[in-house]
Amino acid sequence: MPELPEVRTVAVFLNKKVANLSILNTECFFEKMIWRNEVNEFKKEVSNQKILRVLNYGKYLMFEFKDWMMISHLRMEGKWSVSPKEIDVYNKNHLRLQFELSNGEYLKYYDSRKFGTIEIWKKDDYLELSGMEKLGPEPLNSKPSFQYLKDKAAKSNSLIKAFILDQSVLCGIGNIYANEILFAANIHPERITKSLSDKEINKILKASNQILERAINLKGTSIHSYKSGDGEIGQFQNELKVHLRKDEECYECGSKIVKKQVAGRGTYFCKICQH
DNA sequence: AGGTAGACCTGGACGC
DNA sequence: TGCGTCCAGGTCTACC
Repeated sequence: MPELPEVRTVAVFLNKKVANLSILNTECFFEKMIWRNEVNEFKKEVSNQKILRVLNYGKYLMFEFKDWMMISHLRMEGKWSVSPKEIDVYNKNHLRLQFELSNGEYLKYYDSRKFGTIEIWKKDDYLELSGMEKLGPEPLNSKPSFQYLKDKAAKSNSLIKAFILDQSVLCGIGNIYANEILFAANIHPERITKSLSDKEINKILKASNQILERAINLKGTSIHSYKSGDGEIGQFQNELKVHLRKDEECYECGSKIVKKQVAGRGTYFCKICQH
């Protein structure tokens, strides 16, 4: 499902619900999702651990314990909720993992497609072992500098669509926001990255920042199945300018929005406004 | 180095 | 209603 704004929304929600609660018991109904860990070992490691806080970096959701970091990646369809044992916010058939908490409630993970993963590492070396140390900066609060992005772009022969989806360049941007950012920056998704001017790099940086901030404020984009932790739906889908708008009129110039596979992903853009 | 296709999975939408 | 096909907010690996 989710990109940075959706994962952030879930992290904020979960932090409110489960920070300072302990995990009493763990049940796993789909063992393959425990990535690079043996299930019993995983259960042992989280057992009786207190969740200090829940946060996110890019699309990674992190549960912080005293000595351990538990990292959940939702991929396409993963969802977390907190509810009494007998109540399911999502389809019960898709329940893959649940933790009994010290307040009697249950922290539950659902995933219809079984793509999502969860792993746990010692805090000392979780960045390295989880692969998170390869992630680029989050494009929020202007964190990545113009010079940083310009230097990366100058070396890249890939298509700009692939470049901004590359989590080692900027982290947290997925397909929806990549489409929206390129439209906002008036850049054709098939441009070769190193051909971009300084002005265009700057527009991408600004658009990334603005669009992600706005989407976070609206609690993400709800299309297909995404809902935040309490089943609430986000509102950014009402502000999409190109994504899912094939053959509809461009809000800027009135020509038809085009859909095409670029970098292996469904890519929506305006041939007139983006060049 | 970059591109693409296929793998991982299931379910919803759509056409016949 | 039912079956087939295509598509999906992601990432990884294998191969040109």
